Amino acid sequence: MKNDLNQSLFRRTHYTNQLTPKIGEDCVVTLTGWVHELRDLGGIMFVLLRDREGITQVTLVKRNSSAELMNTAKNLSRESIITVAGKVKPEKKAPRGYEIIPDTIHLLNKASSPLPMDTTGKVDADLDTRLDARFMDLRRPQVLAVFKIRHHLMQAVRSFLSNNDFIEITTPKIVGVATEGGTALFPISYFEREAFLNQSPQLFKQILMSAGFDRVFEIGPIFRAEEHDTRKHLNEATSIDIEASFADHNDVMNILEQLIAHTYQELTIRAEDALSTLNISLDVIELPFKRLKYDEALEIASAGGEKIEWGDDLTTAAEIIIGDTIAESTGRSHYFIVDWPTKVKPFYAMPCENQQSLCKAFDLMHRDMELASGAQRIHSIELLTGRILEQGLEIAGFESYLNAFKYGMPPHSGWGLGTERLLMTMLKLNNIRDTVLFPRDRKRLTP
RNA sequence: GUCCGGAUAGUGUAGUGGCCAAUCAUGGGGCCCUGUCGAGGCCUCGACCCGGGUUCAAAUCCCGGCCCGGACGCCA
Repeated sequence: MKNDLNQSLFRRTHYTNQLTPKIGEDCVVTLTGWVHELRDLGGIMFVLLRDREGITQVTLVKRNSSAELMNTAKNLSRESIITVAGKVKPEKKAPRGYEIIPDTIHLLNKASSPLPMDTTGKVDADLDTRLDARFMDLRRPQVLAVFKIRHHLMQAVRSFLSNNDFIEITTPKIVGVATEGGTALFPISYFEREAFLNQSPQLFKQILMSAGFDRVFEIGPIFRAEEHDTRKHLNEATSIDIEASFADHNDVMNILEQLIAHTYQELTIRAEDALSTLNISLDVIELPFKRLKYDEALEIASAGGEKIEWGDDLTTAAEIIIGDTIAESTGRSHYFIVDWPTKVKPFYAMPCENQQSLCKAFDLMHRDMELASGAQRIHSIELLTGRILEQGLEIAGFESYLNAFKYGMPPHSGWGLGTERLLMTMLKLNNIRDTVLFPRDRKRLTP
């Protein structure tokens, strides 16, 4: 029998969600998937078959089934791989109004037991246990649903940006020098030299503005070697980055808020099933988002008991106070913080013409969570060089970057948006690790 | 990195010095059961993170280690 295993034994005709009671009793279907649960009542046995799209009940009545078929069913274990071929029988007593009456059940690969975790939702597992057994954790419909939504999110972002004349690019993740300062990088061995994993596509995006690409976007990994250990940080994340020429910070803020609104809207339609699996309905996004000045943010923080020196970055406590205050007064979670002190933002942020201590940088916040940050960039090489030196960085590392500014660099602006944080806030997930298949954090390198 | 908390069967838990040769659920094995959908009933299997110490007695108290969670810092 084993030797007869050929593709017809595991070629499905339908996913479980493609079946309905009305499909017709004469219709013979083949389903493939995992044994989700087994319920043996003696004279009748239920095998729940799970595939990517759902769960269907396979019913065996002892009286009407061959001894061989009953025997196969009784020897199944949970999470084993099976192919079931049979008829779809409308049945009021069955979970979705129909059940499969099998002609054959083939066990393609038996699962060992006990399982490393429960897939049916009867017993919870800690996040750490779930991540250790991620292949199994991801079989749970609610966990899978997050990644179906993530897929639709990426699709929505790509289509929105493509439709707005952005060209998708891919830039190196292995780089020779630290790009922006600020964050710690992972050093790697690159033949006889030291190299780093890139923290952001920032400098490459800018070089492509000089190259005349006009509008670019990249969705790709970024690496941060910070030893932070929180619910909202990862050491490897996915950044949605754009850069646009002949655009100022207000132009790209507009694009950003429209993108956010678009993705919420698209997911409501395209990820309806996955959202209902999670029992979530997405917020309705109303534009424009509030533009809160840095100075106003400090006042709110101060009124809430958290004093911040002008020129310092916001503390976590301040962000919580500000997020709560804005949510109360506007009824919305999203807002921009604008008009930042030049000295807390990266060297490439454009200072305001009339007040050099402020710059044209912005953060997009969701409550106390920073989703995105961006700015109009400096396009003058003299100014840029001065700013690099002021921030205590070495010019030597930036030569190939600075060259792009010498021979025709247009004014430009852009931002980077954290995919995981966006998804996390959309779905109101508690831990950013729930938005990544195989998260990388301070402690976890496998699987 | 700092502070706080935690580690008990495959999974999730109860247990704050002797009543623990350790609770309950889920799960595994076995038996019964023709409508389950968190099926049910009966039987059974399976655990105190590692190393020291205190004590007549340690899952429980102390010290060190390792691992985990949360907050903060840093950072996006």
